[in-house]
Amino acid sequence: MSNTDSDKYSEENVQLARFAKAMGHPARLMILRMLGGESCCFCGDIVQDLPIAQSTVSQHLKELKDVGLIQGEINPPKIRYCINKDNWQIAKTLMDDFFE
Amino acid sequence: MSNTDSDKYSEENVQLARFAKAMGHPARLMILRMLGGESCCFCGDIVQDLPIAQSTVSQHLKELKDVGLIQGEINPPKIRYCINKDNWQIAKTLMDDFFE
DNA sequence: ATCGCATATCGTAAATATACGATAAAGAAT
DNA sequence: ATTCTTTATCGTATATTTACGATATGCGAT
Repeated sequence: MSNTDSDKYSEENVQLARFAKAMGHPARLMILRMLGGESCCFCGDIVQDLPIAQSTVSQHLKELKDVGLIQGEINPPKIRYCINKDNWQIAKTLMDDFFE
Repeated sequence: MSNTDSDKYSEENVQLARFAKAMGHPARLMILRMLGGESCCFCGDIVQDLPIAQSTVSQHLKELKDVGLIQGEINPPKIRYCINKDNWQIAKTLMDDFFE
């Protein structure tokens, strides 16, 4: 997936593909489920729950943040991650429409 | 995503991640949309609609077939691709549950 | 000023994904 | 038997992903 996808594909497909791709790894799904609903989590809690190294978790968090599905608020010395509800809703709607 | 994911992650997350990953490219979303509803398509129709080479389309079709979202029936000399409704329903349900 | 904690980033290795052109394969039609 | 059409597969190049350990950063506490 290159950065010229928007030349070739509709904005809707590019956007949905970005969300789907972000969901395309079990670790990231686990993170998203942990943050689902109202609950936010500290990064450390997530690291504890996932069977991978801290640096790898941080990478996954960054990907989810880049695609807009989560956001982190600093709460020194911890960082609290939450779902980004606006984008979550956009992703949900795109998915719902996709599956009819 | 390795083949030992099921050691580390729940079956549900592994399965949903596989579907999401398959949806994680605009070309594959286009294909799935073309096949949506009742309509099946010949491979050639898909190749014509996508802005990529025939061999690349064939690769994408294979990925979608491998993950179970589509199936192809031979109709010489063409091949007619359709949504695999059972797995489509499974994917839809997993997605719906995921997004609450 | 230094230490400790929580998290991000760097460097890197290995695996996977994306794309293409060329070629193979299967079967219908001549 | 040869040719044509359609699709899959091969070979290959490049880019991206995933993972880890090591190191850096930010900041509160000592």
